[in-house]
Amino acid sequence: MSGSATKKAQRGATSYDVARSAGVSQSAVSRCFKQGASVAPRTREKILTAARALNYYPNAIAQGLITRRSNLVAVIISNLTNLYYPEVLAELTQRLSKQGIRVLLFSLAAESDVDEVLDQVWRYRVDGAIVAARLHPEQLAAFAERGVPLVLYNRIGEGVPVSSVCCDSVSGEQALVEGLVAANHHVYGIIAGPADSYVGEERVEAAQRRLQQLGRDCLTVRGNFDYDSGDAALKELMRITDRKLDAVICANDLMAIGAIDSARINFGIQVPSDLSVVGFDGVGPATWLAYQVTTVRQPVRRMTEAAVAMLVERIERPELSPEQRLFAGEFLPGRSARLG
Amino acid sequence: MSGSATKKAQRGATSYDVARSAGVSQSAVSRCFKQGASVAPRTREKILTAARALNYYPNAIAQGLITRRSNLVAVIISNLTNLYYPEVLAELTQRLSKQGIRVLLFSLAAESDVDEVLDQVWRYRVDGAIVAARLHPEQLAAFAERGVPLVLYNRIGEGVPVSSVCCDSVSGEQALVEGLVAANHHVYGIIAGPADSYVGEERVEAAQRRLQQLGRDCLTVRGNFDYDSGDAALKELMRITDRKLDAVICANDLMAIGAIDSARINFGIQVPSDLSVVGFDGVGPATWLAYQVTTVRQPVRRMTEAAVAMLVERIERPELSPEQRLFAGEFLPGRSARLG
DNA sequence: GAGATATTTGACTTCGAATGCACATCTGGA
DNA sequence: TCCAGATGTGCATTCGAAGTCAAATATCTC
Repeated sequence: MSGSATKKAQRGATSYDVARSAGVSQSAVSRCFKQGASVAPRTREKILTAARALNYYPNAIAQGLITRRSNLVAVIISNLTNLYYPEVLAELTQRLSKQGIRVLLFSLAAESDVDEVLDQVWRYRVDGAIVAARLHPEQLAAFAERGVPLVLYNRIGEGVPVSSVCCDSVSGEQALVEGLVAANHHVYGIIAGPADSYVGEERVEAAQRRLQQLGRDCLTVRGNFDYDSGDAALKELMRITDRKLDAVICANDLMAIGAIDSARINFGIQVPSDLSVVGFDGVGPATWLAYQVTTVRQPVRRMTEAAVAMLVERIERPELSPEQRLFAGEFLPGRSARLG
Repeated sequence: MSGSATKKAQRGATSYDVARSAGVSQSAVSRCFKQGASVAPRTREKILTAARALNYYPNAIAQGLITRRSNLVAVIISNLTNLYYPEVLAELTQRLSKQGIRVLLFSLAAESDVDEVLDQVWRYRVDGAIVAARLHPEQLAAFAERGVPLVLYNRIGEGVPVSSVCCDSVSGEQALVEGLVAANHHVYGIIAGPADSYVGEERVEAAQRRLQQLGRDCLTVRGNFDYDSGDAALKELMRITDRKLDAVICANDLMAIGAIDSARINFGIQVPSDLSVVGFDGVGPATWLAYQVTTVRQPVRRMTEAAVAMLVERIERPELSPEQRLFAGEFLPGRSARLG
């Protein structure tokens, strides 16, 4: 192998290199790598051989420049450490990959970083974006202005029409609440998520509303979706109620698990015989033997599939109007609650 | 806003648009956005005003083409659902982001997909890669051939010199084993990871060696790093041993948790009084009240920091030779094992 | 075998920003 | 006032592949 050939390999052979080596024009090489273009079989063979010899891979950056299609999609996720998102991310990445799309990942340390992230999103001329983070109306509008298709995951555009995929909090919480009420629980506690979480608020409001409709009232304390805050919130509930706490409805599974551990270990309370605890999401640990949380599992596969399909559709046909899709969760009876 | 201005905004204003609007040349616009280039303050002001008005963001794709720097780094992770990686991924993304580098994420459904992923990696002309997945020697060699800097995370280049960042399995397992032996445990079980995991094998071999040095022998069964396999492996250990199992050493925390639950719930065994269980990693659930796993925590922050630093250094100075960095983990006594 | 299609092929331009070079403008000193 | 040196600016080219168009070749029909 000559020194110059090595250099070519190092910096990446170009279509010109392949063309020269195969004795054809650059256009021919380009066509050869484009599906459905007209190239004679003999020519194609020559070119492919030369390409293989030179270790040629079309430069996606150059392709993106000329075609105005980067085949990149931005995926923006606020807190990856939320047990629930890794699964979503893995599914999204693999599904997008099957569509020939690459993922440009942005993970936010703080919600305030969104603007810096968007700056980069615009620079890379992504074909679209899937966002599981809170966006202001102006930020949502920026996507529309630039014609960048957008699908929100588990949140909706507040005031602005935006495509989104969500799990139905209302029907999910209804099922949970009805199960608890039917089993004749009396004193209800609710552990909410952080105030800036869309699904958190939606779930809690749905639970509160249903409890009220059924004539039960409840105490609500706030957590932040993590294990420790579930523990802390349960302690708080125990402190502020003078009656015997019967049932605790948590805005997600991780807090439910924290509350279960707290009840058992800090207070010596039996779950579910003395206290029922329910969650939401259906994350992995919810099914662990020690917990078997009564919860509603989000249909992650169907939701990610829908998100990708909606996005791809809108990349192909930008004129399509926004669409909101709501998926019912699957009620998992578990063993962390007495049910009616 | 005129129709044509809207269109410009839609497809993205170019440096020419800004130049025309500010009454300067395209070169001036380019310089204005380049750190440390010579532009008169008055001119800069004019240009920035025009840029803001047109909503101009430099096209990173075009920049990448001409500068031969995409500012993209490929991050390849085999199984994102392994509780341990989300934290790593979040840290990596944020650290790279601070260096002005974007993450092109690849998550593998199956190890066999590596070649397809690499194909895409070459096409996007990434500046470097961080890999937490098994690569064959030829695949490692491909990075070197192309001059793409590479840092392996928690694995090393088998036979090929490659930069890597790892957590010291040997010292970690030694600490765990010594603690168990000092507390006078007699019958040791080991729950290994899948055979194709580098850290899994390393940890198990380290534990076995230390046990042998201290004159204890042990039974080994294999799991696959997840909760259920920890449960299954414990059952298997109980089945194949006729003596009373004393201590179980697991190749990661998740299996340790599965084993703990299995012991308590399936066999009614007290942990740690009747059985000691230790893990490795220091994932979130390991510190939950119900488990408090005795384990070795990987210094994720320092490891990701090192991985990013090593990669960035090699992007700047490609001639730097590979370097392996090994970080000691932090021993966490926990409460899932009796220790001496 | 002539003429008429159908298929291949290559020259050239384009995408948007960076940069070497030459020229223009400004600064200060004599 | 004039010139050296510093500073700022524009022209033209470049990166690598895609696509238009017209020329060249192949295929078919009678």
